[in-house]
Amino acid sequence: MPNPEPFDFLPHIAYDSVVFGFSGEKLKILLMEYHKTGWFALPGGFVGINESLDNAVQRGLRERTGLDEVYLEQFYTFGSMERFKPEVMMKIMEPHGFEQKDHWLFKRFLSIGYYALINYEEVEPKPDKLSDSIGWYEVDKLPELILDHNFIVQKALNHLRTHLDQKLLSVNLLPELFTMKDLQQVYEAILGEELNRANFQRKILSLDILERHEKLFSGGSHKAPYLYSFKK
Amino acid sequence: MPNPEPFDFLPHIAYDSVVFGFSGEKLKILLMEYHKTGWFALPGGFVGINESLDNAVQRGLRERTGLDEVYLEQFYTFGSMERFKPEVMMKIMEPHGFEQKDHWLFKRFLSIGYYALINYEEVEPKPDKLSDSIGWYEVDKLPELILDHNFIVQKALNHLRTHLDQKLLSVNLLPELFTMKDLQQVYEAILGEELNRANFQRKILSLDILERHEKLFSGGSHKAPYLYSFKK
DNA sequence: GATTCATTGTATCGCTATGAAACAATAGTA
DNA sequence: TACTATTGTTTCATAGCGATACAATGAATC
Repeated sequence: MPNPEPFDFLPHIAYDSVVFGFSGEKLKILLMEYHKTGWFALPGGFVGINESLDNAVQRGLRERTGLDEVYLEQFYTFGSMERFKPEVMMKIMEPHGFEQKDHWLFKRFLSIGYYALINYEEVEPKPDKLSDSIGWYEVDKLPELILDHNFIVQKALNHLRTHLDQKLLSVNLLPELFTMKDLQQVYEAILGEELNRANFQRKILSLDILERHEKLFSGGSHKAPYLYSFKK
Repeated sequence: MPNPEPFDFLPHIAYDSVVFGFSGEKLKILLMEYHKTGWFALPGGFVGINESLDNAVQRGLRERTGLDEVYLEQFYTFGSMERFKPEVMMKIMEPHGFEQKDHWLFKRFLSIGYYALINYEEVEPKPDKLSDSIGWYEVDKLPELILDHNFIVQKALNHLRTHLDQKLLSVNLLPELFTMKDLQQVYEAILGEELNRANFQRKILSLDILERHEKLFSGGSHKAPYLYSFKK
């Protein structure tokens, strides 16, 4: 494979995206694996020379998940020298025929970190040209990632946790209709702690952001919960 | 003046710093003025090719204020296409003999925003090579700035306000010893609103972060306030 | 030295928010 | 019909916070 149009992208600039998904119980993120090396990495990409930064991240996400207009938030830009490890990139690119040691991909990069919140069930992730597989991994059981990607995930989680109340982002992690228990589980998965059921319900309802719909009869031998949706 | 070693810096990458200072009453920021154009801009700079991002900003700040180890926080990276206005940069550089239209300075840039909190009295700002003067301007009476710099300031202020309680940054805006009233004025200037004196004192003291020292006899005909410092 | 004044330190009152627990309702099962 | 698991709501005690009042105190004034 020849060089992928090197001068179509801004040199030295990359983004890494931490894609959070919720599986009903656990909070997970998308990771790509390079089989030849056994290495894991965050899905990332580059910024077109005439493309806005936000747009580049949206595009990369659309290509990998098929999802459009997902909730995206920039949280930090990583620019230390420790993250410059050309041998790692060279090892990854080796099977794809990148031999030149001075290739633009092996230069130093700043990386802008974004995170996304998406509905686990609506997504069929697809590996990109360089990675051999892509999949969901629980945030508290992540494998070792290349470069500073473990650190990036931690920073994303931190940002998400400290801004959770302000944004009520959970919108994107759940289907259109959900129960109060579903919503509480999202909060618990993100915050990493258990919440009191009664107080959670009181708090959320007092915010006046939910619409209550018909009940959900699950077949279980107990009171049926209401279904909710977010007000628009 | 010839090109300032173009390849010593990462292309397409800049930083802009919002330097907050407190004058005893008002919150101010540092602005640079290009006399030939009458334009104002945030002090910014570029990242050395072998230099960490944080280091580049520290360096720029040291060169302009003489201060070292100030509180610095990264708050956002600006990457829209609207901020790409080569004619503005060309106009600024014109008096310094940059004629080539394809010069690296006139390309598109991403800019990483940082803010700093410094003690107004310990600083003697100095203009850099390109700007003709540098000075303090009240945040609520800023002139029009080039590009998206007014927006950058707003975003910095927002970040500072929403994280003020977590960080207790005020440490850097005040001298070693200060009164409770001094501290309250810093908070009021940053938040842009008046605070209740009694409640502010109760809240701050309950945080257990201050050390109380001897009283300050100012000569005024009233009860003398205690002096405080931040615990270390 | 008593009086006055401006400012500071602290206490009080009422309301709201919140954590913990109890109580009530209900869909299915035995 | 009784029982069970889960959900919706209420209650109670406490913490936090805004608003206000009160007490203490340097210095100036008479």
